[in-house]
Amino acid sequence: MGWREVRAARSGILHAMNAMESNIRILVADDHPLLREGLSGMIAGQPDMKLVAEAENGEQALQAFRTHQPDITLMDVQMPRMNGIDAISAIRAEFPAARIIVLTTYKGDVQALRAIKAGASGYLLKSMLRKDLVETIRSVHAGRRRISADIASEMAEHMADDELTARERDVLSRVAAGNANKEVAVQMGISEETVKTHMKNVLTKLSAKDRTHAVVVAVRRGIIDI
Amino acid sequence: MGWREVRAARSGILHAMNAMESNIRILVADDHPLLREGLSGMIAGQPDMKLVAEAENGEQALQAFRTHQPDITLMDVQMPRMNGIDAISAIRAEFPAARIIVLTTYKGDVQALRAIKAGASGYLLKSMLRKDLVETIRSVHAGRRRISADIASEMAEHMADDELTARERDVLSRVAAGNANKEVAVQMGISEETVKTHMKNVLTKLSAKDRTHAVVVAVRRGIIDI
DNA sequence: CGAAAGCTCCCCCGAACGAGGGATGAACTG
DNA sequence: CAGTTCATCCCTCGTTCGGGGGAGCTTTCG
Repeated sequence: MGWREVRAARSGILHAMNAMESNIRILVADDHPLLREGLSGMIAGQPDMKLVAEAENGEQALQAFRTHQPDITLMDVQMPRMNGIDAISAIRAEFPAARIIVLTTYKGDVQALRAIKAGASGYLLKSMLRKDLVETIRSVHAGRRRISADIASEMAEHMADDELTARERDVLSRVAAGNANKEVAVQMGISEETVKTHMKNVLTKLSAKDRTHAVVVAVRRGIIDI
Repeated sequence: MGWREVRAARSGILHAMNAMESNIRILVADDHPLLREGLSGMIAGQPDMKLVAEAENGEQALQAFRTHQPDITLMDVQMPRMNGIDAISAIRAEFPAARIIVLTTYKGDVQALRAIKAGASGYLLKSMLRKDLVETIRSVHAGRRRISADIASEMAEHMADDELTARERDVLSRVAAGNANKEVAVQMGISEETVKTHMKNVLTKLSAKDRTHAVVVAVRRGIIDI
């Protein structure tokens, strides 16, 4: 079914720790079972942390948050049925105090910016070591924000850049699908001239040499999916 | 599957295994510590399997294979310092009987084909469930080949398609980087006409509508990296 | 209110692209 | 040996891109 109660029972240590008052209650939302397993194992190894629920998409994450109201939520950005960013926004809308750490494979800076804007308190790469992870969880739980160093520098690099507008992203996505400007125009019900204007803005904003390059840059930065 | 069932199955197999003493010795090669953690936990939960070594890149995987000669190797395709495909080739060159299962995030069919050609016995998506994974490990250990269903259908879809030649991939990569035909020509020391010929072939082979689309299709299929 | 940002549309024009053709030599393969 | 694939180069020609302008309109926000 949806999110499932975690088999915390397998760890004897956890039972002992249940008596302790300061458990960090954690929700993990990721569509990869293996990665959830890894996080689960990592959390099980920390006596002050407890995994209270898992979710495999954004909707489940929201539901699970309502049910369990965890102290910390580890959230993947790329998930089916409501992505991580939207899930963060939805959760923060209902629970403004929610502390959410974004977990991702790529260091697409736009994703990072969006996640932070949506209210994430931390942004980590999946390639991080266990030590960094538990440190970040404790840090965020203590009320601090934690952004990993390479993410921060990536973000700084593009801070000044304009983000693409919704319309520009729409155009670029259709271009990525192999549509000519004229075809995009018909699909969107606007004139070809307008499409060209949008593409001109996209090329400028992304510092791309041509439309192909623009698509590549946008995909790298997590602006569009292909 | 509920935890209680796992528990029951575990003790049952455990007894049997104690008598037979035939552990499946496993090597895990993946650059993500968290994923290794997940796999490690999964393997630890199977009484007939034992993790004998871990590697975080292709070179380490080869070294570890030489040292431990595992029954099964779980190998990620995308790793720094020698990728999974090359590692498979290298290992199979020394140990033709090696049974290797490829583990990947994407279902780029070309990656799958290359992995199979390099000598992999299985090709799995990281998004698979634990059950499928252990089943596949046992299956491959028993000498069968296992390719997950959606991978197989993806492969079948493009079986008839021509693969791109090395030259065509080179051209396409440079085009993806935002180079015009003329620039690619200079970089490769050939004429622009030749570049256009290569691109024409690429567009035909990938059934792409234009160069931008070709790059997107090639990335999706794992033909080029961006 | 007035400024700013976003979406829309229009012009010109040179460069780049892509669909047609065709051709040659090298290298591998049955 | 003939056949095939690959890489290279050449031609034409219509279409598409993309850079350079300008401009009207609505919405948002201080």
